[in-house]
Amino acid sequence: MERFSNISMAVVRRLPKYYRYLEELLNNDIKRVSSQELSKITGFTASQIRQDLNCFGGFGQQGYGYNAEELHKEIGKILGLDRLYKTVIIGAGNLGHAIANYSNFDKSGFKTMGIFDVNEKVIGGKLKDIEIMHMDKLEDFVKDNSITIGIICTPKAYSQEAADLLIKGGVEGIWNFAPVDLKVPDHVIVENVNLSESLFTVSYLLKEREESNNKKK
Amino acid sequence: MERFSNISMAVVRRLPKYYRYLEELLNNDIKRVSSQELSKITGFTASQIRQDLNCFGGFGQQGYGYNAEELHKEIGKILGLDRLYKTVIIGAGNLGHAIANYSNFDKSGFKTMGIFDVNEKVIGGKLKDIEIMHMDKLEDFVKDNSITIGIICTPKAYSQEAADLLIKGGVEGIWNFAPVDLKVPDHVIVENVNLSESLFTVSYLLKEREESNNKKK
DNA sequence: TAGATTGTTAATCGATTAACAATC
DNA sequence: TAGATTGTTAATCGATTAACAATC
Repeated sequence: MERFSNISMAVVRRLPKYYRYLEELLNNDIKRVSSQELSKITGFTASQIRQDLNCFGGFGQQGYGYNAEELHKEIGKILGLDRLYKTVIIGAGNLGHAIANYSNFDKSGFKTMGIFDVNEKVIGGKLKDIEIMHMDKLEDFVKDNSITIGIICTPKAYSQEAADLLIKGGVEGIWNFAPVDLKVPDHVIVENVNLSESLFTVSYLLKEREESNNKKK
Repeated sequence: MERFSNISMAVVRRLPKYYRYLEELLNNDIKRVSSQELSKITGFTASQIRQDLNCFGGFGQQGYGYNAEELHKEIGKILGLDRLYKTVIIGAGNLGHAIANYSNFDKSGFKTMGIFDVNEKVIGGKLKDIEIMHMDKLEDFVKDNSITIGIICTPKAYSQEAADLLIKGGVEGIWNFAPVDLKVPDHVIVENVNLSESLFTVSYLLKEREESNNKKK
């Protein structure tokens, strides 16, 4: 995946966190926040927070701090959350269901337009008013409905095929839950969520902790 | 979360990837692999791969490379995959179902012993031979069955409560899918999977790409 | 004006890459 | 032995932290 700016991914991955913390502040009717206060909440250093934000512009005011509402809105814009993204889900299993039912994505502008599977038993059914179609129809559906993001929730074996169809249909981004490194052209954005890798980190840390405890004895 | 060794998290998060790539090599009957070949497959530099592996010991042989099977096994041990982990899932919604049904975790030594919810409609039912119980019983169940990992698949609002019960019951690690920073004692390991943060990265990158394209015109 | 806090430059720290001697 | 490739040290690069002048 090619990158198009010199903002580091480390910064990019902190942006959704800032966004979430600011939302929380707004929910608690807090209007104003300094980098120092944000530091306490987020665990990042105040210095880092100011550096991060200044990658995108000077959103604060000396002597005052940041206006929580304004900063929240600005970060939303930076994250591209001021737009609508049409998505399709491939794989109508439990994970596909979970994603389709997660209403927070809708709220943030991600709209599921279709769900695809190869299992004849589920095809023709509906999931939250969204039709489940055969994977044969994926490419045309993506084309006809200007889908921008494909969400791959298939088993490993179908994931590359799904990606190929999505790309032929013209999606710009893929959110991939299959434990596979998809082969995609340079201009297509892929974000992987690899649950095994995440779980294995837990077992690693448990083992590390245990070993360290043993040494102390 | 306290750390117990000086291995950096950057290294730790690459280990599951090495493990997965080696598995693939083994499936293709490849017995031997050099850091250079691994570099081609993984996208990491050969130098980085050798550095990473040497954090844990010298698994290779000069002039030969690494024995794929042995290295796979060793990394498995490092990740703590040579053990059995008893887990519980809290939240029997779609995501809980997806996790419970994901057979790969079983294969890696993670065994779901119980599922918990507050919805009377699902309590008493079974999911893949695993009983769905009321969250009231969570703490005792964790204690009585020596559960080591709790998997939180509840809505945001229940996640801290679930974490508290798990910790009172004595779990050592929490795999958290709720978009919340759980408050836990220092010795408890928490691994967050925040789907919104992941999805927002996609929209960020789409927007970044578009802006860069606009500039070129 | 005085106090507070940003925006930004400089210093530090840590992670990645390069290089090469050791050795199979 | 000659060739290949590791293990490991040194050099580089990038990200984080510290410091402080600018300014509200």
